[in-house]
Amino acid sequence: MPPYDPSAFPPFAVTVDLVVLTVRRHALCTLVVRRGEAPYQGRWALPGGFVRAEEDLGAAAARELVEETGLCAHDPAAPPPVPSNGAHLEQLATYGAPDRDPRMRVVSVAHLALAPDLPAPRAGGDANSARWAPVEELLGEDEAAGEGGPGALAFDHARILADGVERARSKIEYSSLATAFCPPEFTVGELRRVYEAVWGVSLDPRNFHRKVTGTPGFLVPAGGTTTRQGGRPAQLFRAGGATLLNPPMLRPEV
Amino acid sequence: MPPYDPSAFPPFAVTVDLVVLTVRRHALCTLVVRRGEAPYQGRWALPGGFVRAEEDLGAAAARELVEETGLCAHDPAAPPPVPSNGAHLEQLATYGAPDRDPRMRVVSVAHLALAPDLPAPRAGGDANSARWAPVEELLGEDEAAGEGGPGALAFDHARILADGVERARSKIEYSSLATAFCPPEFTVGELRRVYEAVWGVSLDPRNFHRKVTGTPGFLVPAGGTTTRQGGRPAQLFRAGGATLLNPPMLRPEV
DNA sequence: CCAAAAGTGTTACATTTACACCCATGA
DNA sequence: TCATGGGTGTAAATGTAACACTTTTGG
Repeated sequence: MPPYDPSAFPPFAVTVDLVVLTVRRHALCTLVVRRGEAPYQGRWALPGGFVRAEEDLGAAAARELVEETGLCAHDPAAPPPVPSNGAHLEQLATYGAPDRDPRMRVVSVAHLALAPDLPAPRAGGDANSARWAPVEELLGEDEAAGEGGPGALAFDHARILADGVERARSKIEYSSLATAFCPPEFTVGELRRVYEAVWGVSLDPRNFHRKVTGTPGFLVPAGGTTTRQGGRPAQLFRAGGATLLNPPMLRPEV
Repeated sequence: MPPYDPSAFPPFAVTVDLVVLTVRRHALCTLVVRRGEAPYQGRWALPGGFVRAEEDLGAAAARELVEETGLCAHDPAAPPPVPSNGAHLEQLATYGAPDRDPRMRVVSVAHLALAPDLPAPRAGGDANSARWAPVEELLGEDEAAGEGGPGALAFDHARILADGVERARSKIEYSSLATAFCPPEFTVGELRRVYEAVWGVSLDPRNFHRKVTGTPGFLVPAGGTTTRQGGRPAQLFRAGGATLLNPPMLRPEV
């Protein structure tokens, strides 16, 4: 171990980048902003920014989230029965390859946010500089999304996004996080459509209903019903206190 | 988003800290080193050090692992059928509270390493400055292990260790990572004792045997047998190519 | 022979899956 | 009335938990 000499450490810049996921029109989407300057000028990138000198990492991520979306971060350590009008926010991973930013050595602590479907994004009031993009469009194996294609994300953001999507896909299996994609009150069918969009599969509505209503603490009845999806009125639920699902939801085989 | 001005970013030091776990004498243990200087002089801490100016985060963690234990890191992206005479190494999480180091702003990218039982640790040749400590002793709810007790770890390392242990406990459920705690060839009973030590439970040897040998790709027969655990000779196995277990191993209820 | 650990068989029980069927609304 | 989504019942297949029982070594 090298001697711990505070005056001789290599200097780094530390940023937070955000993978903000939501479900829009049956598709998993993420928030991207257009870069106004070099490098990667004009390309789409994940929102993010510098961590301030006296700011905690999670606080920096929450601040960026408010600035980009107006969403309040919902502290995972907060009392469970909060109706959560904010988003779920958690640390994802840290990316620090020496050449990931050509200007200087930048270490980015990526965070993952899960939010219900929102009104149009507002990036400092500029409508054309931020959008919800389907992740399939950004990560698909096709033409523009690949490493250097014109539709590709800036920096190593495609990798960060892929890691965030994979994290969301696996966490909704064994936790109640899928409710973070829903409004405060939602139906079983709406929750099922979240699973279907995030996993890219279709699930049997009957078995899904039995499973989620039978898992203790997952859902609590909100009292009313709605017909906003058409058909027979559906009961409204809120997220219950449980965070870990046992048994887990099972993602269908390949 | 603040303007991206490379000349005006707050300066950070970036370090890597290691949670190195192994199973020794039926107990989950972690490598700790004694601090020679202030702050926390004389206290035990997780091994770690600065990331160098042109070094990737994973490379820094692998370098520290070699320096502290002599273990080679086994790249998770390497070809699967490698007999793995090294350790498993993965990024754990990043810790950057503004006051976590009183001397300056330090962001630490913690990594988790899983290793088979090793000979005695060698910290730069000094025998008294590094040891394998049972995690229960470092994290137990009892006297010395608490926040400021004399046996407590330096900095926020107790939290980092707790996060690493929790990660290991959950990952062996649905992945074949438990084999990273075993030597290249091992018996089903030895693997079971790994699960028992990491989870702190006891498992039915008969059902465990059926389960692991029946999960495709988890174990492949190595050809020989051994009686090193006493009793009837047991078949030797190597880790198979599978990394995700389906169905997962089930951790017994509370 | 005995203790210890490895391994197989069997049964009761729980969970998952697939699908038949009925319910309550809006158009 | 019909289409649409919501919700319940049921039986086959699959997986788990508990434990009786046999095998093969060392002492």
